[in-house]
Amino acid sequence: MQFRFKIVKKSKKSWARAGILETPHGRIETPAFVSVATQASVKSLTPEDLKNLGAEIILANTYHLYLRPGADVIKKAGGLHKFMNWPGPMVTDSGGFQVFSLGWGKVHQIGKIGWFPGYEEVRPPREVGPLKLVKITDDGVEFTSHLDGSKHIFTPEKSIKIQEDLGADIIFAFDECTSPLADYEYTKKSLKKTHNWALRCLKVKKKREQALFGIIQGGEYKDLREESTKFISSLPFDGIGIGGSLGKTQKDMFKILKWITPLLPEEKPRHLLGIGRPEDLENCVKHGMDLFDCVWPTRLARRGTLLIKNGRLNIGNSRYIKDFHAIEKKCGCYTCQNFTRAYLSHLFRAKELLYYRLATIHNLYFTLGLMQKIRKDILVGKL
RNA sequence: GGGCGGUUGGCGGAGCAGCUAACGCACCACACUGUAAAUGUGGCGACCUCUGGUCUUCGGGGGUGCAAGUCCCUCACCGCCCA
Repeated sequence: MQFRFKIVKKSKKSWARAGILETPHGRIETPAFVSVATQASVKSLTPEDLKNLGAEIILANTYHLYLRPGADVIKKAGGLHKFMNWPGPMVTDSGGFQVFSLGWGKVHQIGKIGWFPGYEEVRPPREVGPLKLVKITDDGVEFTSHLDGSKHIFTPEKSIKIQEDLGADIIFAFDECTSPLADYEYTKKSLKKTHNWALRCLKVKKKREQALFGIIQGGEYKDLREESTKFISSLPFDGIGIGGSLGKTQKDMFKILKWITPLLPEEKPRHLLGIGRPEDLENCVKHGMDLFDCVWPTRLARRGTLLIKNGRLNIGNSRYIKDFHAIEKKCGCYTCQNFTRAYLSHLFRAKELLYYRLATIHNLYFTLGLMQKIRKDILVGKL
């Protein structure tokens, strides 16, 4: 099966669409949530767990797997699918997010949407700043490994080469994910670089069976977002990623998507990188997004926050010690069908490994179920 | 009976005259959006007019000193050794 994207239904009420994405390792229904398996593992889960949860597609990370165990190891294993025994569709991120997370993100202790009072005046310098683990040049990025301090140069060419060795169905162009703190000048310069890198990625990509997605940057600046959308859309990418800073609040994110979506080619799948809180997903779909990947459900699960219909439940709170109900009464997940909050509370406090699995199962089930509902709503014309 | 060592907040454990009784664990909250993350931040004696302030506390009692968890005396308890 070759890579193909087909729109099944377009909403009349919004930019939402339901589609089918075909890849060499199977087809998925969109809109879809891509579970994050950074180091070739959705933390605490087996591929079988994922299948039981209804996960159709996962995302692994070039940077992490390049550092450990090494792209050569995975290539020798027969590719990522075989290496981790995941037979379904798979995406790899290019390492572009690490340019941010190990760079400005680490220095300013900020996430890609985050914002804290007092940060208004903190702005990265125009040129390469005092970043600890990342050195950005026009040619590429020198990473200082967060594992052992060794130096590694990533260029667009190298990222693509690694991603070809890993062998995911969808790969991403190497980019610089910009920080919510990046000012206009920095973002503009960075954008030029990312666009140049996008061309270089297209040029060196050889494997036909892999789809390559370009990434739109431009931060929270309208003209830059529009410029980037037009530029990336004009290139022969198989799909479009929307990356970078999406502002400081959820409101900003929707504002930015409103600039972008009307300029996107309709026939290509759109992947909104790194977004995936339950309260974001439906609205992003309405803004024309097809694919989402996010550590939210899995990370929060591990840290004691369980997703429920009306928000969140922090299983670490003392009130759950003797709460013998399921996390959520009507939830159909394995965890809710078989275990109580009291038990999860105990496992969490005792740091029992089973906690991580049960909690992750619940949060992923919740998120994947939400996406299924959203898709259904598009198909019946409700959304 | 004698000698030596010890007793610090729920637990472990620094401090051995002077400034906020360090630090860890446990506990109580909060945060987290292309995973540096089973992580991070704050709180954890009491009270109040709570962005601050007042008082209290290092086994009990007494003493010396401007100042004591810290030095001295004494009692209690714990441990080890001797008889």
